[in-house]
Amino acid sequence: MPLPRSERTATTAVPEATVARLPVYHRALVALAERGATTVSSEELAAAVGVTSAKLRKDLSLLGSYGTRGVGYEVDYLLYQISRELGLTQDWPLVIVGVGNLGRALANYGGFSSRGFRIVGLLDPDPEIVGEKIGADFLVEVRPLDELEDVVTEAGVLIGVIATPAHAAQAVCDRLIAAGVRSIMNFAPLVVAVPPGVSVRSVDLGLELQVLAFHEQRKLGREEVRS
Amino acid sequence: MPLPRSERTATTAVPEATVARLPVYHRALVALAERGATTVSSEELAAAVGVTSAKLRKDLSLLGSYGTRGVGYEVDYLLYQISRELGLTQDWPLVIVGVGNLGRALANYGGFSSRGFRIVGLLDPDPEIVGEKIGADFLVEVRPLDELEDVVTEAGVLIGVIATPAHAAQAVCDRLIAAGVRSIMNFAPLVVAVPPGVSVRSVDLGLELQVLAFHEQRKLGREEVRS
DNA sequence: CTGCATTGGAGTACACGTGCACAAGCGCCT
DNA sequence: AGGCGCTTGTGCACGTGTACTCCAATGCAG
Ligand SMILES: NC(=O)c1ccc[n+]([C@@H]2O[C@H](COP(=O)([O-])OP(=O)(O)OC[C@H]3O[C@@H](n4cnc5c(N)ncnc54)[C@H](O)[C@@H]3O)[C@@H](O)[C@H]2O)c1
Ligand SMILES: NC(=O)c1ccc[n+]([C@@H]2O[C@H](COP(=O)([O-])OP(=O)(O)OC[C@H]3O[C@@H](n4cnc5c(N)ncnc54)[C@H](O)[C@@H]3O)[C@@H](O)[C@H]2O)c1
Repeated sequence: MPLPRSERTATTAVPEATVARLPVYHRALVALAERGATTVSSEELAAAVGVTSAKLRKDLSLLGSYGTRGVGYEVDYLLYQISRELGLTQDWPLVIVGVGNLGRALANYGGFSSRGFRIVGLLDPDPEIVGEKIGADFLVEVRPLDELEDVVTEAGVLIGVIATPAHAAQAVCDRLIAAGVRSIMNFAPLVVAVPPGVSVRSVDLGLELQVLAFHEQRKLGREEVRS
Repeated sequence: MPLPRSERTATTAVPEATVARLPVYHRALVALAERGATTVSSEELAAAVGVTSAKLRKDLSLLGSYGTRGVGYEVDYLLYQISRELGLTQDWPLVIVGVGNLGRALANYGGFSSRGFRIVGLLDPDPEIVGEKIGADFLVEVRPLDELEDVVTEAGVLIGVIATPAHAAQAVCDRLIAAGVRSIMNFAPLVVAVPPGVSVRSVDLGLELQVLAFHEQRKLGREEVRS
């Protein structure tokens, strides 16, 4: 006899596209809850996040049947289920390697702790920076790069953030993984190679701008033709 | 008689998925050029960026026939063609609204100018910040938020970056568009609504972490089952 | 100049993700 | 108690994007 769906995390594979949208639903639901809403229809929620209601319902149905036909979804309950599915009900310790412009901005950002992420380590090789205390909720001291392995092992860190210059990124990545990290968030503008089983998400702000520039150029081209 | 393909930007629609990969190819080619390579085969380049060679070739063939059979692609030439397609051969002025942790990091980042992006405006309502001079290549003075429309119009800005708190993002977005901006890069954790014809790319760092946490939780779940 | 090995480009089959439309189910009102 | 309207959940068809296969074009060696 299978467990009721509400009592387990979905074992069926959730499409990557859906996974990417779940945090967006989460955000919108938090906003709704703060506004005091108790229930929400798929139509409303879909409009808030900019997707079609059919897609939203299909996404949610992959996690389980958490809605009530004729009524909609109970905000608190759905919020909890998505949080659980995303692993937001537990605490994720993370380290940031490279405390320059970007690493500093991340460390100062207060929005991570509310979603269950806790910065337990800041690493940088620059002696000028080491020893500095940075943080939004609570201060974390910047430690020398040599202590990377210690920090990761001690706190059981599974998620690492790379905010170093590009030339150092692969080496840092290798060390993180060797120390036990299994998910990498990479800001350096290059493709880091990782062994199977390790997840990587690269965020390249320059790349995003280039995509925008491409579309902008297309718009300009179209206008030229039309005139 | 149609123009030879090499003399025009591709008029056939380029798939969004391909557009997203072009900057990655661009990056890899720059690295290859710096290393002194003159030609590169589809196999090599594909390995460098982590895609299959077939996909790479199909992507490139959408832009034109820039390769030589039996040899590969000439690095400089291909680089130029991709740059042209992406609109990197021209200069894109951009404004950043909100000079906090993140806006400051972006303004201090030197990697944009080399790809044709030039920061011409930094806007912030905080009088403490206004007047400050920030920049990597050349300094830009932070101006009061009221002058947003002036800056955009004067410099003919088409791309705007939103790095304000979430509650201010939509208002800022509306003002940018009203002033003439047609592409938005948004860092605030919400979905901004824009009229048709305006492109938006949202980068939510918290969202990326949540996706990683999801996969991490999945891995943990699998291990539990196995033990 | 010829033959051969190499490599891009086009064509084809497949998988994934999306949108549509409808049946199933719940609550409310009579 | 029963029917009615509302919203969910889902099967199905479509389109887009991806992986694979084949072939001809091309450079190079002899
Ligand atoms: N700042 C931005 O807005 C921005 C935008 C796009 C991409 N990036 C990328 O993010 C990364 C960081 O950018 P940044 O502006 O913070 O750079 P930064 O130069 O300000 O900071 C880099 C930090 O890494 C440290 N570092 C140097 N060598 C290291 C090594 N071998 N191991 C570990 N740490 C080392 C430095 O001491 C420094 O503190 C870069 O790869 C950059 O390309 C940044
Ligand atoms: N810093 C990060 O690492 C990080 C990570 C993820 C998301 N974000 C998001 O990026 C945005 C900026 O983050 P931050 O850390 O730089 O915040 P911040 O508070 O440091 O900076 C925000 C800046 O916006 C300015 N501002 C306030 N109200 C404004 C208004 N009405 N119009 C224009 N400007 C206004 C403030 O004066 C301040 O300088 C936020 O939405 C945040 O959620 C930041």
